[in-house]
Amino acid sequence: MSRQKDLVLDILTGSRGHLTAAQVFERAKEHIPNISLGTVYRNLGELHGDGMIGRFVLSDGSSVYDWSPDPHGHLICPVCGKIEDIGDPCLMDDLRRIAGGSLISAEIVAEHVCSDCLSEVNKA
Amino acid sequence: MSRQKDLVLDILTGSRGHLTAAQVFERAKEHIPNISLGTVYRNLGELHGDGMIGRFVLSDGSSVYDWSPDPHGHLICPVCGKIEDIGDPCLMDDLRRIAGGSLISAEIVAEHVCSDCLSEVNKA
DNA sequence: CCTCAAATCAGTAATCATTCCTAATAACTA
DNA sequence: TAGTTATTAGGAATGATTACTGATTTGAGG
Repeated sequence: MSRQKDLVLDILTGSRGHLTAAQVFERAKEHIPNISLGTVYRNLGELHGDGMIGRFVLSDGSSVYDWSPDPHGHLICPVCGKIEDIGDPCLMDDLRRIAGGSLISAEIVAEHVCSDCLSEVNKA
Repeated sequence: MSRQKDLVLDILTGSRGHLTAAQVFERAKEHIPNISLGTVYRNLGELHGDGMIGRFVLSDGSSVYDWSPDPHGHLICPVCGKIEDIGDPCLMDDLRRIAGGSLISAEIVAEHVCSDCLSEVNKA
């Protein structure tokens, strides 16, 4: 595990975050100023391939890397962009049942206005 | 509704298919040889915005357009590429319940080896 | 400590899906 | 029919991601 790969992993797991490659790149530059975006992509891809981090795709086609490799759904607020995990396991359980038990990957991504943004609207 | 937009819609609904923009473009050229890819994209986007067709994103980031606008999950076979609809409504019902009833969009995409490809493997 | 081979890197060029732009065409309205 | 508006074809631009290349780092064996 190189210094760069270790840093990329730390940025994700240390923040328990959901970050795009560009966001990981920005934070990584604070520690290794001349790290390259290609290195961030390669290491994120390897970490995901090794099952150490999660990954899902937004409706605009860009990827988000997830500190947790355990499959779970995500709720995204289109107003503020916040990403919340879906802790309830019933979705993944049902998906496994429907697929016949042999899931290779599973992505559940839903948009809904989060409670914070909803109360902002109701104030007005 | 222009001739081009009507054709794009017919290609999707007539085949009850799950097609990428490039696949729609290929089929569209059989009827309007000089139709442009940009036109296909624009009309697919408008049809989706108007709620006439569905749309979801593959793990490689490319979009698939769905003849059915009703939200439902999809199972994709990584061997043959076949895309199957998930008819069981419990996934979407649970998702709505978890999100608090106000879903703006929902994508459920899972990979699993389909029964056809599985029996191919078992033969060998 | 030194050497060499393998892994990894930084930087950049290339790719690919998608969007944007513009001048031309088609469709509608009065 | 004339004028106005919507839509098109074609190509250029964009943005995320991947591929390539020569340089740098690393780590095992001597």
